Amino acid sequence: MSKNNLLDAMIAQTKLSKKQTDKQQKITETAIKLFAEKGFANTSTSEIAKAAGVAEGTIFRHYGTKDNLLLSVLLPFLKESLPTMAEDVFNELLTDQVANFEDFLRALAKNRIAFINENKEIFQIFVKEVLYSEELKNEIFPYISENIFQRIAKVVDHFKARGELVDLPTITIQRLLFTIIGGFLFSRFVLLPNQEETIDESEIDQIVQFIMDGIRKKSQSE
Amino acid sequence: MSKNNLLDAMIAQTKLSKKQTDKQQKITETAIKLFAEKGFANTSTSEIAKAAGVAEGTIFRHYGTKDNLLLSVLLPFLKESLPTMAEDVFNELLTDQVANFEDFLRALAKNRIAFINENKEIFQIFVKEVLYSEELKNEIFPYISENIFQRIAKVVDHFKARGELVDLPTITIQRLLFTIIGGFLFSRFVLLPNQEETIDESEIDQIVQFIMDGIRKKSQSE
Amino acid sequence: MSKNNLLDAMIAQTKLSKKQTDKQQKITETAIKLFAEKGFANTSTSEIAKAAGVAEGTIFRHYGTKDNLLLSVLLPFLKESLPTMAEDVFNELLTDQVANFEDFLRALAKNRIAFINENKEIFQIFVKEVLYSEELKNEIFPYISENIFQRIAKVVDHFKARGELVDLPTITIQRLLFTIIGGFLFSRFVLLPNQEETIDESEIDQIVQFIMDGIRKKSQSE
Amino acid sequence: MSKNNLLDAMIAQTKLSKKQTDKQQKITETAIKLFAEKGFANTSTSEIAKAAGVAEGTIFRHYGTKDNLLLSVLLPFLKESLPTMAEDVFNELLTDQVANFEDFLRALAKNRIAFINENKEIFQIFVKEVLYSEELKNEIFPYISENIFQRIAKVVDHFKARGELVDLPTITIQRLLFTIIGGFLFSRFVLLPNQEETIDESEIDQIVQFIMDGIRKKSQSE
DNA sequence: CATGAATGAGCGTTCATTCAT
DNA sequence: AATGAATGAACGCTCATTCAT
Repeated sequence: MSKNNLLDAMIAQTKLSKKQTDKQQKITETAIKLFAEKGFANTSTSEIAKAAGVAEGTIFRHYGTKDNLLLSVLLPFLKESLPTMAEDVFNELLTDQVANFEDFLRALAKNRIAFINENKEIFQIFVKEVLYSEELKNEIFPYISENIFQRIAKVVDHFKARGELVDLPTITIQRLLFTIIGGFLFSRFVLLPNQEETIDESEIDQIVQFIMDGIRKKSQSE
Repeated sequence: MSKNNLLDAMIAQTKLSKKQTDKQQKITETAIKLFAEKGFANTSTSEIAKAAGVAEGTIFRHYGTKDNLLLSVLLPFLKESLPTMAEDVFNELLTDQVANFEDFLRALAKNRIAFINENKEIFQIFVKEVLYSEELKNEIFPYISENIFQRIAKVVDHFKARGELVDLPTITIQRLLFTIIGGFLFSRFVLLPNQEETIDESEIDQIVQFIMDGIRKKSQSE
Repeated sequence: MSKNNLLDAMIAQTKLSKKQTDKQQKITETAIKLFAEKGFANTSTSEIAKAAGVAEGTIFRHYGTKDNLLLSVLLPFLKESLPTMAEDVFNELLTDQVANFEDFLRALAKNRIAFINENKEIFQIFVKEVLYSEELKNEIFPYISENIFQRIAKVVDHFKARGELVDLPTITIQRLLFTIIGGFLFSRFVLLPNQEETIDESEIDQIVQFIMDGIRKKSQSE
Repeated sequence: MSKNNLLDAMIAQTKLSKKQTDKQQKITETAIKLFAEKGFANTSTSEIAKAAGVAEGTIFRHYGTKDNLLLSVLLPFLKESLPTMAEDVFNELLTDQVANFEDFLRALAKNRIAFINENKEIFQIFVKEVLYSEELKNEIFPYISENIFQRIAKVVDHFKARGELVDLPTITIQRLLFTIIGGFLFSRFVLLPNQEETIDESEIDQIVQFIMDGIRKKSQSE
């Protein structure tokens, strides 16, 4: 609502610039590459302009400010990450076919890792900038909380009710999931992004397996 | 304060070797606070000077460059405190009393979390800067590898030999430990550091418990 | 203005090649004036900006560094104007009409003094800066040697062969010429440049006369 | 006289600091070396202090300002150059033994070149600084004029009266002498000071010979 | 006398942003 | 829509100078 609402602003922003010109396209691409490589603060607009083959003024004609350029880069990524994930992904994954939590978790992990793998650079930019921007943090996390956590909570509750999951509080299970998957993504894509190697399917299986060991309902046989 | 407090240690040490002046101390303290809060690049030397109540020139008289001020803050943390601590910690933890891997892991986690808790700000600076500086990264990782990973590898091997741990490759186990503990530290101290709340002992127990579920040797009874 | 005026030439040339803006011209003109007056090191960029009526940033947009501004002032003088001029001058002077060395010397002296007279300020800058910059020195002297000394050597040899000049080594004669003419230029344009008075023709005649007394072949009558 | 009088100030200054301490000695020596090497403006007081092995404060305790340090370096040189030259040197050279102007000129040249040779560095400093300081220029040149030029004028007049010198105006002869000898000193000691080689006696003879060719009374026999 | 920590004005330089064309 | 010259505030840094010890 208020102008302080970052996400609203972001959405309004992209709505304004519906039809991207060639130059805009070039600017966005170049900005993503350079922001990921050297960080937002260490990339000057003149550098972007030069690398994109446009005049510096052109950047400001389209994006107004450098901060706004950053948002224009992050926004589609976030839109795809958050609401889409919340709706499409869950709908897709939560059909009757998904027999158990492990299958769900594996499908979710694969889906999201594939997405981030395709948007490596923007993910890097996003994580790095979140560390420095209280504004981003304060706007994004409630949003995540609403859209993602609550849906996951439902799923967890569902499988807890089916007796598949250990009887820890749902919030605890969520935190564990978040820490482990988040830690994995952070170390692979942000902290040590040099390695060209793609994420191995077996690696994901391993992590899911590991997580399940921790949260699967222990058999009563003992 | 406890021996874990790095700043105390640094101050004590530099007092001995180079007689730090009052102003120097004020500068270091202020720099740590501001770097942690807003990041190195987003903190200007004039801001530090103003906040520390000194003239800007005084910073440069003592540290030469802003980069050097950062190093003066980080290097003691990395080059002096960590290795001796690593040794102390492992010596302390690896006595005969440590009956099993779970005890070791819990002791290690508590020890390190306590350490970082007392050096929150430097830890934040360190993580944030590593993301932007290949140089720092390249200086740090071999170092960590030598001092930490190899020691942990030994411990893991030891308990694997005793049949306590699952038969995964040691490197895999290490990665899981690193991801989970690192992810926890990152999310608690860097990503979402607002919360004043101290880390709960029970939370650590929970994580250790969780890890152990994943890497404990499964009983053959099945 | 005459073709001898270097600034006119520079301005004309840069206009052709890189379309100098009004502000750029103002900066160059002001820089030349101030560098000549107070020396390069004692002239601040903010002073130049203020005197030129531009923002300080404008200087750096066009010249990148203060050193570069100096070079932008000196290099055309050295790399473009001097050599072509050297060629023109020698071609012009060394026609058959030049009956003897004295005529040649007088013509050369007048030509060069006129040239420097129209480029007083750049000459001052050049001499002052050469005293402090080994780099400038090392770039300049080989250059002068090739373009000036070797040509003069030829002329001296030519007239020595015709029996007009004393039988001193050519290098000795050159040194005398250089010392006397150089000393004259230095004292008139650099050491004591206050005097607005233009160089008197009769003064040049006098010096040439004096030099010729020293290097003319003495009559064998004694 | 007035406080504006540089030479008075200089003299007053040295009178104050009669007995030099060891540290003062070291400071002066170091300053001479560094000023000559890198120029006055490019040498910082902290650099001098470090190289001299004293605290920076010590320089200011003794010399008050950096400018004053420069004067303390130049003053003894100038005192020796000007009044002494005017008195002692002329007295010594102008005895009856000096049969002709050529002998006088040769003796004067040798004497002064030897002096400058022994004070190469201070001479370099002096010439370079005169180029930038109107104050130095305005104070020194009248002084030179009074003490040196007038005495030389007398000598020239003396030998003109004896019919040894050409009938040019005395001022013209002086200028020629000044230009040639000055040009020689400048090029040897300031412009191209690299060469370690000492000034050759025969070289002086050559120059004196050359000058005499230009100003000797032409014999009427031809 | 000597020290060296502290100062603060001034430097060269960068850069996001504006605006006339 | 696109340009790029121009801006000026802010930056990291230097240095002659002061002063308490």
